[in-house]
Amino acid sequence: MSSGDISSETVIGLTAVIVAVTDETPRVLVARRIHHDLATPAQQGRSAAPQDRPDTLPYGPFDAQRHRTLELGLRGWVEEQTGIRPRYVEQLYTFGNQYRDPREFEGGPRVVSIAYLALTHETPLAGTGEARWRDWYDCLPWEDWRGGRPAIVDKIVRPALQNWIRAAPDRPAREERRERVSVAFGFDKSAPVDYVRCLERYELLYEAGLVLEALRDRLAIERAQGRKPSAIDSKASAAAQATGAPMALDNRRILASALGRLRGKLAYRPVIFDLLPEEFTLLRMQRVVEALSGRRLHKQNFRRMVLNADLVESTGHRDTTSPGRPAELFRFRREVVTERAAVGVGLPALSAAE
Amino acid sequence: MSSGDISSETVIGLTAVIVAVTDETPRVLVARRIHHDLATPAQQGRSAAPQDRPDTLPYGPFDAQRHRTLELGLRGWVEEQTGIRPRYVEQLYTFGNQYRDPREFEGGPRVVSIAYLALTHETPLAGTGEARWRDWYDCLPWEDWRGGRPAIVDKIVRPALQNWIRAAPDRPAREERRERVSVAFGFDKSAPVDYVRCLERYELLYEAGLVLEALRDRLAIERAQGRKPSAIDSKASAAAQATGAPMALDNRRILASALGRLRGKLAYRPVIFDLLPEEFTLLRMQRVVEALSGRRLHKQNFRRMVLNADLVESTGHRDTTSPGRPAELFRFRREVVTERAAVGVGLPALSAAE
DNA sequence: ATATATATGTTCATAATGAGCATAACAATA
DNA sequence: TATTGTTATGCTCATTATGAACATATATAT
Repeated sequence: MSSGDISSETVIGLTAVIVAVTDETPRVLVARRIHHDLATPAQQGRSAAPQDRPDTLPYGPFDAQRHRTLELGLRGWVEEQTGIRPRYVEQLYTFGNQYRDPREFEGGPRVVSIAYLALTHETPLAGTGEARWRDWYDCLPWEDWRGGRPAIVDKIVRPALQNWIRAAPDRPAREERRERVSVAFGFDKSAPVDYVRCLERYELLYEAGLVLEALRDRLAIERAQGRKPSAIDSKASAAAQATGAPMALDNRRILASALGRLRGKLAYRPVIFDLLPEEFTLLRMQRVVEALSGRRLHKQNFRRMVLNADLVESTGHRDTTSPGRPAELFRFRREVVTERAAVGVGLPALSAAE
Repeated sequence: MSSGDISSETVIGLTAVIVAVTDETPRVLVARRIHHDLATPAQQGRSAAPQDRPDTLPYGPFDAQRHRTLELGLRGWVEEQTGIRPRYVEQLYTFGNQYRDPREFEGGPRVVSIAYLALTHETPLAGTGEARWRDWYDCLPWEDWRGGRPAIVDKIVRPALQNWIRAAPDRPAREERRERVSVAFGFDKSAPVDYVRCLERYELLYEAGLVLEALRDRLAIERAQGRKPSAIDSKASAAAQATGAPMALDNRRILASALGRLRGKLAYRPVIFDLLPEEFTLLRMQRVVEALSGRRLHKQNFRRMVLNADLVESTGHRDTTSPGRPAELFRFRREVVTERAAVGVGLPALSAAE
């Protein structure tokens, strides 16, 4: 626990993306307080008001003394800090880029963070009260296509990325940028967006300077190297203001990575059921899938798919809370996992329907 | 670099699973030499002959001073040690279980290892000569179903796992074991094996004591705790001798994890092409997919799928080396990645054909 | 020429998918 | 009580994808 001024030191941390879905909004647990007084230099300078500070993901150091495995370490402090015992926990990715923690600039250690995805119900929060549930799409607004192609994509992201393509130093670089944009967002061609490539999209926006974190980091690096701050494209800067809520460190990248992983997993593992209550209607289930995948689904086909796959069985109960014909309540049929190889909700390849 | 006797110390390492496919065998790069004189206590005691020492995966410590990112760190020492510049590199998983490095028993630090998957051609090896290519299925023989259900599954794995199920302490535990076995290997039901669940299968064998590493670790822990070595089921022990080549540390677990990841990726990202030469016949491509997925595929359907998906284009050349009608040579159409969302070889759901 | 081995092309039945139309069961209201 | 709005549920149809078999083409070796 000694604070090192030898910058060769390397520290391992655990970061949690804790997910729940209420009605139609996917939520992640965030803390307003910068954990361990972690703040960007700019923020320390300005001593920003609490409401200006970007959110962080729940974070805890990994204590090799106390925990036999990484996952147990994560579960440990998550429960201590938030009272949550996630139903599902999965390791996401290990982030170790230089300067992902700005304290490195002042000789702080390199912090390598192992990110985990955790699924739960939305629960009343124990603990300090600094934690709260936040709409996932607040931070990644370009990922929500449920109402059709989001306005932000056409009005902000697309023109800004085209500027960025044009601004490439030479032709090969331009071509490479064009291809990456095309793959991630599917603009040019008739190809649909691949809703699973969330991380690629975020990284593109970051490189193009279209998220505030990119400007923040560029500035910090230049300052630390004693260089003059480079000019910032005013158009890009304005765009960066509009691309959703920034987060501390690389936490938004982690969020994007988690969303992509979860979207991918939906299709072949029965993870939705870890986000649903014991009994649920098929529409409720559909809404949760839609919330996470960010797309609308065809109601009858969704129904057919779920029933034909024997994913659920009727409980005999009905939901009478909504107007109209009461819906049947179902429960997850756990047996399916032993019956078939891939168990998931099988999202359609592209289209948006309803 | 100071060797710590404070066991709270934690060290980050990078482990590489470097894959190539020659003809019909998938290969991974292994080193016979135990890296950094790393050996299990048992091995140190017996001072095993070199050919008795289990292989290890290429490993290097992560030096935060020298490398901006984890991936660059990995690429760095991989090229230094082996001369290989992989065409594709992807982070796999971070392994941090207690005692994954047996030196912990003697006060050594907890070693958390970030594993990477790397794809390349099989290349003549530079460096010490300690490294060599090894058939992946030497270590995971139960994963190769190309010749139908492997003998080892029926003769050894299945009966041993059924013993293990019976040996559960109580009924719920027995039920849980039964379900896990069923999901991983698909014995009971008509369900096919899910060829992607390699890690689950390995972990099952490990828990059931059916791989030598499990016996090794159990012994080491008991010895370190001063307990009397527990009796080892002689049947299980015999089985463990027959379940393929053991590896040092948890390297076989990492191998299983890599195989599963790669199998999954095949279906929706064009990773095969990083294992193929510039020009190849469709049969060659099929053989590579089969080698990795561990299953035989229907030739005509594979052909149709690849061609209809516009994954490849003819080079106009032909392969005249084999008897019979010469095969057309194709190259990868890079453009497809911008044309469609999921680009891969779309393995069929189950069956084995030819 | 003939046998043999491989590559390539075609067809067919079946299953999965996307989309629309039709009906059923409730509540609120006229 | 009849009407209307709202949601759930069921059915059909065209299109496409998939698994499998059969048929043909082009080479080498004898």
